[in-house]
Amino acid sequence: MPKILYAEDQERYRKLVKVFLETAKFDVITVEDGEKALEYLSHNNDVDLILLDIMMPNIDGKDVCKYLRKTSDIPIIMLTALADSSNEVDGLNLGADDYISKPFSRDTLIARINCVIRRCENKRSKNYHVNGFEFFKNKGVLRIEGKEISLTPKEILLLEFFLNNKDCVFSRNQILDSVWGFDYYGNPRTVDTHVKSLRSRLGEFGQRIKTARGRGYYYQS
Amino acid sequence: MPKILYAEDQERYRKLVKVFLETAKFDVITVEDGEKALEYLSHNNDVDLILLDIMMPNIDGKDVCKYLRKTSDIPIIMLTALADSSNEVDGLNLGADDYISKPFSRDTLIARINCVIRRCENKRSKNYHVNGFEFFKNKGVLRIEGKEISLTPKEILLLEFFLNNKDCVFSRNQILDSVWGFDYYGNPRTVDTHVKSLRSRLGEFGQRIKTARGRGYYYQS
DNA sequence: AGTTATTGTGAGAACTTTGTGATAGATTTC
DNA sequence: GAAATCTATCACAAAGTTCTCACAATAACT
Repeated sequence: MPKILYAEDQERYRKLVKVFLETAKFDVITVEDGEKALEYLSHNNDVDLILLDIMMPNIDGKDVCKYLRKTSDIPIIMLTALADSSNEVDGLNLGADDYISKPFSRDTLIARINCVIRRCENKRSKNYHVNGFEFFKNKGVLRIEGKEISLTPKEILLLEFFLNNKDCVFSRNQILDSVWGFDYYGNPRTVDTHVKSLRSRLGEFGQRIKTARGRGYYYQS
Repeated sequence: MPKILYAEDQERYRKLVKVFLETAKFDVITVEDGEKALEYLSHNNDVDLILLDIMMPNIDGKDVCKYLRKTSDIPIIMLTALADSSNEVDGLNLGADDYISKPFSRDTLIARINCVIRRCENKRSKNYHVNGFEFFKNKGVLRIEGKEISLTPKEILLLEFFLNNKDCVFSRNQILDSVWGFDYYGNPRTVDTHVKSLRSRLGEFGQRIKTARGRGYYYQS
């Protein structure tokens, strides 16, 4: 029975949603703010999904999400009142897996929870065994000839991008869009720097990241 | 000017988005449901991207997407209201290239459209299997007898030009117009130099690029 | 064969693009 | 809140590309 942690300050919602979810065969723990949610999680490692209201006293949903994402890729769904739906993009950029606006129906809620759980099963612990080395995406660690090398966050994203798009040339701007986000407007040459550091982390495999002069970079499989 | 087909039943959105996109130098055709979208596409082959609202009368966005994907890889972006219980993953599993939830900002929309268009250009770029060799256009690489030879940007363009126009003689100026661009005013003999280097890259296949004395060059298939 | 027009070719200057180390500012960690 | 780490940008070095020119080679024509 999947276990869901639900953080919500309004008692009415807490009770209602708990019933909704229990009828759908979920195990539900409710807490009334973000602080309590984090406290619960620090002692318990068996939660399958977190439902986070955005507006809460003490620590709000956004901060909980941001904080959790530093160390975990546990599925998170954010809940918000329609009035602050302008925050949607923010919420997703925080790393939430889905976003539901209040009020929602029982069926919507359950369908989306199931969907996120299914999706995250695949996403979690996605590791790469490439020709000569291993890349543990979640840990952000490379294993090359038995040695473990840890990568910085940007290096992780960039390597993942290359490995998901092998043999395909991408311009610096395309890479910025995909890795940094489409709303990032920085110097395209920043990509060069990160390619450089990634190459050096990869050691002899650094050569796999090819330069397509005048057009961009690609990973050669 | 890229052409976008926008299917949306709500008139308010139709008008607003049309204006958004036109200010960003897109050519926009709006239709009010999925059926009309398919009808339009059956007569027109010049659409660069399709924006599909999910909820529409007659044929909805999901079905349009599913139907189009059987025969085409034209870029598709799905739009949905947050309240829709239908969700992101379903949309993407249908084969859509991106997914934007309403309400969205003008900048978000345009950034993501540009991103999808660029990404798809890359995906759709073709490779060439010519009689004796292979040309991977996106990587700018030739494979001849198992050896990979990389080309310079101009060589890539020139070879692509020849392969797209086999057995057809072009003067130096026509080649300059097509490969270098209409606004390039340089010495036509520059073409000779590039033909020379392309021939040498092609090795034994260099002979396929023929000189039509007094008239120009052509690729013999 | 001699003359002329056209193309092939090698060298190199001018230019463009990429690699790299330093550095300052952000961010995270302790 | 200090220290460590990470990120973005810059400036300059290094590498690669493009274009032009001069001359050699070739073809066409008389």
